[in-house]
Amino acid sequence: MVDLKSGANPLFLREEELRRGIELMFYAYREFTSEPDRILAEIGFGRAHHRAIYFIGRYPGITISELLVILRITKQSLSRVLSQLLEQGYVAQTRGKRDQRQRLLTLTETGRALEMRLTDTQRRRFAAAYRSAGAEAVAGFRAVLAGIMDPSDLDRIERLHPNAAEEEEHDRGDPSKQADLAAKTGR
Amino acid sequence: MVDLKSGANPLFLREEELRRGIELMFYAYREFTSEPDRILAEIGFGRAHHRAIYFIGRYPGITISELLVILRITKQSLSRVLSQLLEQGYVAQTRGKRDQRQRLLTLTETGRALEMRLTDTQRRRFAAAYRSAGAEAVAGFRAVLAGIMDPSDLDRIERLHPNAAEEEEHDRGDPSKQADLAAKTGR
DNA sequence: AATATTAGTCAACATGGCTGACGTATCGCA
DNA sequence: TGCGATACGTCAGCCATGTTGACTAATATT
Repeated sequence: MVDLKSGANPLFLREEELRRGIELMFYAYREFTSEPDRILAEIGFGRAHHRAIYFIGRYPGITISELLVILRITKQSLSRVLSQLLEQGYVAQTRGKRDQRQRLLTLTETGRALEMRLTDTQRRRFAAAYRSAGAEAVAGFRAVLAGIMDPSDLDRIERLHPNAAEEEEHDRGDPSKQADLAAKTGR
Repeated sequence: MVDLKSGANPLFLREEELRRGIELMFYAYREFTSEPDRILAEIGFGRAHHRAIYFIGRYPGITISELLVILRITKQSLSRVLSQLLEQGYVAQTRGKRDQRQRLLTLTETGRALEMRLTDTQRRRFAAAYRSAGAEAVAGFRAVLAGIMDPSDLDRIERLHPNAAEEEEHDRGDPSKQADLAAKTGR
């Protein structure tokens, strides 16, 4: 019953530590989505719209099928939100040059503005958390989450954003992103 | 255009870094819930059932209103899943001694077994991620997520599990948890 | 005795997942 | 050249889980 700092009942500690991690994920994720959700609700959109806008903004010229791989939802589910985003002028479609069956998606100016407004709240939240936790903590945060993710997702985003942490080319205006995506996904 | 390791276009780096964080949350959270979701689907339950079971298991003797504060859903939503869990024998209810209006919730043996089965998949995932990332990374992970959470949630879980990382009393069989919760929440 | 708190219930609605089925244009290859 | 595979669209319906609003009942508190 007497216990010491080091290793007293490691199983209990371990259990408690793991449950803490699980709960942190739950609480943090909810908070992470709360502000965008509020903004989206104002304009009659939902979280699904944010996801689509986010990744189209991230990968301009992305195709429908690439977006489906990222989101892991059915094309019917995606179609529902995407057609609203198209109708209401947040997203534009052009046919693929190389492959005319493809629909290349990009944000319009309006879409980009909304994306900024939504993602800004999340960026701010992360920036504050990073600032108060410190650079080393950020590395740890990334390492743990990377360990939790699906390896195939991790693979993909690393192909798409190679060594972003030590990126060599900056301030390019990015007309190249579209070609990049096609090349890097190899499809 | 020439660039250096240190501080070349810090705004670009910062933007990229923050977006990486956002994406990690998205991908990791999805993976984190995927295995429990699969198990739940087998028995006709959903993620909402897992949440209820999880927190009832975590805080045996919790009341409905305390659970509502944790989950932040309406009582109607909770009632739907809770009544299924009661009917199917995963959760038991007893009236509060001090306040007869309260319903104190606990897991039955069946409920505890399901909770274990579900949470085990998440524990395993975290354990693997922790192991490969290292102890320091875990501290960083926690610091960042704590910075993202709602401060009031953070407050509450710290009142409920004071200094769990350096817990002094171990291996108590926990008949005391119920009283603890009531006392610590002060309600 | 009046008021506040805790919980339960009924009804209706929205979002965003899902399956299944079917249609069309285009590409690539045998 | 023509045919199968691929990329995308669409219609219809189901389910889980969130929401609001209205109302009841039991119990506690002041």
